[in-house]
Amino acid sequence: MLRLSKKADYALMAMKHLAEKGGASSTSAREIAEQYDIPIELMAKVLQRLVRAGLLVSTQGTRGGYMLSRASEAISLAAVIEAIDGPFTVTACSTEKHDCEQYGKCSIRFPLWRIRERIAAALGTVTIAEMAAEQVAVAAPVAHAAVVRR
Amino acid sequence: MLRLSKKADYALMAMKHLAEKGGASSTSAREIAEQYDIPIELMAKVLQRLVRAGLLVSTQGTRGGYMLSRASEAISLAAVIEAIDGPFTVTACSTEKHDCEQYGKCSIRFPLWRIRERIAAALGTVTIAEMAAEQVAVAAPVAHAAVVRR
DNA sequence: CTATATCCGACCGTGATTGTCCGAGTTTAT
DNA sequence: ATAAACTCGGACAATCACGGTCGGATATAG
Repeated sequence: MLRLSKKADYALMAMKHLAEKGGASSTSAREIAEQYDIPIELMAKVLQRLVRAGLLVSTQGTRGGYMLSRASEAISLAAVIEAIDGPFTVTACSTEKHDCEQYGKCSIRFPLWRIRERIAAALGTVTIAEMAAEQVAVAAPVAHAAVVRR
Repeated sequence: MLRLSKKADYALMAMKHLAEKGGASSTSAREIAEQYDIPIELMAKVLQRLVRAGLLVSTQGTRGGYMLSRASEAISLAAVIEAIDGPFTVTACSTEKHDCEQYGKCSIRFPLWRIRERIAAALGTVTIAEMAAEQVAVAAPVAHAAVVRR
């Protein structure tokens, strides 16, 4: 539960890949797909959505491909995930849309909206650039906490 | 995306309800179900899982029902959600299980595990008691942030 | 002009999620 | 003792989102 979709995974991998290459050279969908064993056609679909969301720019034709539209420091994980899966809502009823059977009776909206904000903040602060840099910091002391349990 | 299941919603509603009643009186599944327009049988099933997870205790027979097993201050949202949906993993590959096709090639594990910890922390700190108390604090200044967009 | 690339929409199979049904065991009240 | 009200547990059907596939249109390089 609370797992993000595979498309979102693929999107993050692609973004990180493009961030590492950087520069002005565009990368084809095939190249990325092959590198991570992702179905080409699906990878393309994901990339297209990222273009539509304004996170990537694409050039058509031979030697075409995809490039980051802006610096990787200016792209948050939240932006990528929302581009693929749509705005993430913890509850069926969001702040604006309340298409839920028991909206009237429901008593847990407000507490849940609060924790939604916290999750949004967690995803909104981390950038693609940080994610790309992390590779080196694999052995970083993360303090696994005791939250895991089971 | 990242939405929690309806069963988890129902579980939280029930827990909050029981927390508000408090005391030593047990409440039947029917009573809770009717109050929030939840299918009785489904509500019962959810409550059973909460019993098995040790969050509730049940008494059988006429006048039977469910009660919190411990103080509502000692029950986190994370405990309830995990009891219903199982341990939440943001990625397909968790710390222990890595049953993912592209585990070797994957480059985004560690960054995502980090944010998983943050989400776990957010859910682990909030208790049922706080959620029940929140009702009063509806108009609290939550600072909606600009994360919503779209 | 031809080959190669992105682009875009439509389509389908599968698995998880939701919800329903039924039977069995238990306790209380009449 | 009998009936009623409740918990327990599994099995089952319907729905739906998700992952993945296919075909065609379009644009670019050589």
